[in-house]
Amino acid sequence: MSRNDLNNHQEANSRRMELIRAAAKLFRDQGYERTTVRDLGNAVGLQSGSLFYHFRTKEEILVAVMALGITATTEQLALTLAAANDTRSKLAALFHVHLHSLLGDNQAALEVMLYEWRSVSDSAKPGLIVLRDRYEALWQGVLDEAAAEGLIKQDTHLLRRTLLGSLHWTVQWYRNNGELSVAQLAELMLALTLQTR
Amino acid sequence: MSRNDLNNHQEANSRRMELIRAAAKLFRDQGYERTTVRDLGNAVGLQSGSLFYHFRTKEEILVAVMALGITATTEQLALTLAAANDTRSKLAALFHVHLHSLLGDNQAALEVMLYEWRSVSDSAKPGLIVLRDRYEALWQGVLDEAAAEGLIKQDTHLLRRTLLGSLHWTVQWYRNNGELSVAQLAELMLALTLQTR
DNA sequence: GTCTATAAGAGGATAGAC
DNA sequence: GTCTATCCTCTTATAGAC
Repeated sequence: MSRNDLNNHQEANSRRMELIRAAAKLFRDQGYERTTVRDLGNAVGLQSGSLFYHFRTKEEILVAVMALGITATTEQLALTLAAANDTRSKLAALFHVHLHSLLGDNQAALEVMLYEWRSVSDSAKPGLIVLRDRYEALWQGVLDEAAAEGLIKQDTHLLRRTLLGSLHWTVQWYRNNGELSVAQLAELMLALTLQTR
Repeated sequence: MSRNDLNNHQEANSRRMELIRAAAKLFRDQGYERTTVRDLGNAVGLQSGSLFYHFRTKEEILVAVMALGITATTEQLALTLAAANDTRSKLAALFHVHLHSLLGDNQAALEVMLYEWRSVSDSAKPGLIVLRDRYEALWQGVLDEAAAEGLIKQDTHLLRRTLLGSLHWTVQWYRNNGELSVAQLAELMLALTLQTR
């Protein structure tokens, strides 16, 4: 039986997951359109035709990469928030989890979600939007809580959008060369937000 | 003679410029890789082969679009800054010019510069980076001036990057549907930055 | 300057053997 | 599950006529 069906459980299904992870890196580095199914096959030691046993189309791989990127980040954020004792810690969690997911050495998938959106077919968008909204709802909840406590004083909707924009953009300039760790960057960006609010 | 040479003057060279503007819209809407030379020809009423009288390669069109996007914005910012009387006005100019260029109905080119970077060949990157640095230097100058006057209190380098990230990201969510004008958005985002700094 | 025609290749995807 | 072989389409770019 083909493994093309949606699978919501942890799919450690090694072959399929291995492919998704390899695709995430290739899509991030070269872009989705410039990555061929032959590239994808090479990356996991398969002939290009064999990919289509695991995925019906190339686009299905893209969608799987994006879904992994956003759900893994959401799960990590939910866990970290659950462990936070106060609102200040929750705010910090927003920055730390997002930047670690985006800039950490094991992801790439979230970056694909951010920068390859145009290559997603209209039929696949709704499912991904649900996942994205779930993530942003976690953000919104913490920001609203912080506003209620007076930690921040702005329109939390606009603030959420500007903050996420700032964080997303880090992939364009941040280089992990030892000068500034991801954790340090998260603290700096948090301070920029909290300062005086 | 072919018009393939670099041209730094105002090139109202109608045909070539018409093509660049049409390409900007197509690249923004569909992405560079998904836009074919036939699409480009259609958009200006030419057969695909005829494009190659004006540009040597498809990529040359992409580079021209990007160069237009960043230089037009830089020129506009320089003009607006020159007309500003105080630092507060210059800060406002940063936000207004950037958002009008990015979200205004006549550009698209700047957005291509931000989101199609991966499709630029290594040989074409340096020239574009020079243009981008020129733009960011204008930003840096104003932010440093504002810091010197105490209007802002943060590390201006990090601030520049977070602000530009926030502004770039607006293309992902802003819709000009009458609720919020571009000018109003610029003021809101400026207020978010100045608040208490 | 633009057209028609086409070269030359790369792309995603399928079929059937193993 | 993966391979080999291949189909068929679409792509950028060129050549030469007008």
